[in-house]
Amino acid sequence: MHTIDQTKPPRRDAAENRIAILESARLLLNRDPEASLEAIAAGAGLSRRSIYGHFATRDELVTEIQTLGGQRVTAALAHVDHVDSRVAIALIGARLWSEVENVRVMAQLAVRGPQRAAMADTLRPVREKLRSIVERGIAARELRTDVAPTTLANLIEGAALSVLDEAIRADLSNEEGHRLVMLATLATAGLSWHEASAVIVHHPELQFVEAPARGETEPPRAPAPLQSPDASHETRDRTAASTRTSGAPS
Amino acid sequence: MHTIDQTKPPRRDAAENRIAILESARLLLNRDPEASLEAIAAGAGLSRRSIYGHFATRDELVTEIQTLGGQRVTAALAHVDHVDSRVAIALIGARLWSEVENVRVMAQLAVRGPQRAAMADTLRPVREKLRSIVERGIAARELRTDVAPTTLANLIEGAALSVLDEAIRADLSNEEGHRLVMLATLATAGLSWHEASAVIVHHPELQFVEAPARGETEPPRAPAPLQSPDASHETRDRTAASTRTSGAPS
DNA sequence: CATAACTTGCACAGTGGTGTGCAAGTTATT
DNA sequence: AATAACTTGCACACCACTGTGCAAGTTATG
Repeated sequence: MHTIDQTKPPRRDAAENRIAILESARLLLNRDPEASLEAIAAGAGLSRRSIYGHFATRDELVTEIQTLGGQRVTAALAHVDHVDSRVAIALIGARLWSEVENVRVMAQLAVRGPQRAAMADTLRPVREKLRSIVERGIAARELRTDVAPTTLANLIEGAALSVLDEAIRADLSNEEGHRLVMLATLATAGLSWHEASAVIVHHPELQFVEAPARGETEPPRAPAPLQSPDASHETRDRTAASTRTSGAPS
Repeated sequence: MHTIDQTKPPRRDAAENRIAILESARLLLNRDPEASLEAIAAGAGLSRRSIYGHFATRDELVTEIQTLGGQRVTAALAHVDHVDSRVAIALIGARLWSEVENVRVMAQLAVRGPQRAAMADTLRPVREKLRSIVERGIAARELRTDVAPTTLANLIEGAALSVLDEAIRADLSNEEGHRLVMLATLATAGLSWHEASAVIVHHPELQFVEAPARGETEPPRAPAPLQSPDASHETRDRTAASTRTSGAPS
């Protein structure tokens, strides 16, 4: 078997195939966290056999998806904060929406599969962040005080995931998803829908910006960065020029 | 094989074992909707082989759980309504809580497994009811008007299921679960936490009543319009190896 | 172009699950 | 006590999936 040698740079097509596998896996595992390698391979346009050229075992593949997804989600939430806990929460919702696919697959793996332990591990920092914001918000009387902080944080997380699911099921527009996630998290946090609306309207950073081209059918290869952990050299540069206008995810 | 004859009344122990299988299955399928028959049988204190004495196939067993659970949930929600849609929604939440185990297993099966179609079917009446209440509430300006009725109904359902999950995870008390489900559904429906609290406080039918040992045996004093396949009525003691027929498995 | 890198198909071993037949046991019921 | 009802263990066929070895192909790349 040729589990690709990491000391030498891999062949270009091989690198692409590896990414295709990861994308296919992410897609399929979203629907069924126990999708077969056969299916994943087919989705990537490869044979099952060649998956073993990139990943020694199914577990290794899933773990890779997990860490990659974790990185993206963590990155998306990295600089999220605000003096007003309500804005911070809405912002978290919005950022989660910008990473729906990754967030959902993480959620799937967090429940089932042999990696739910590792997954909880990956998600801990994010959850910690939310919890601390919630605590702060409760202390500041910005959020409801009738639910224990930890519980409330969990409920907010659950609300966000619910919306993500619903958004996929009903195939909502990008903008509608953005709006709904914020509304649902704020609602769970204790705000009336009028209050939630006011919070959103008055804060520019919560506004929807049409950056990504999501929503339609997927292009054969997403322009999306699935960054491999080794950044030894930049063999590919086509994503170099980026419009980094504020919080717009690419 | 002896798929028990339905024309003749089955032997008492057989009837009990059948129920034990269903209970074990409901329990295990809650954690893992693809739990093996081996595991289910063990949970019921039987051998895998004897399950086939009661159910011709795994599918048949799952279907049975589905219909039984559907009946209970439907029954629990049968007479739920109120002029005030907010009260109605809280009431639905409360009733769902009173059937957590059943509701959750239904939710599990609704997502995965070959019966998700049939499951959607089973759940339709309940969902219909919720949707019509939501529509009414929006029209009456009792609920938020910034989310389409169908979407809102789905989100409320999702919020309720989230709380149910969280309640199980965190092992909340019966009373706390009751309270949280109502709060979460009302929050999603657009109410602030103060408003939600007010609604709950002012309506006696939303108050928590210490239910008779939820979960295992049938509610002794409920009118129970739900027909168990056998209508025998003695409280069966739950401790595992009580009703076993032959020698204990190693 | 030559070659190493990569993919593929096939065969095979192993695992864990379902569903069945059957003979031998155990137990409720009459 | 006799009998029918039920459970069990075992053996078996069957399926879907993972993981591996290998020989033969294809393709990127220097």
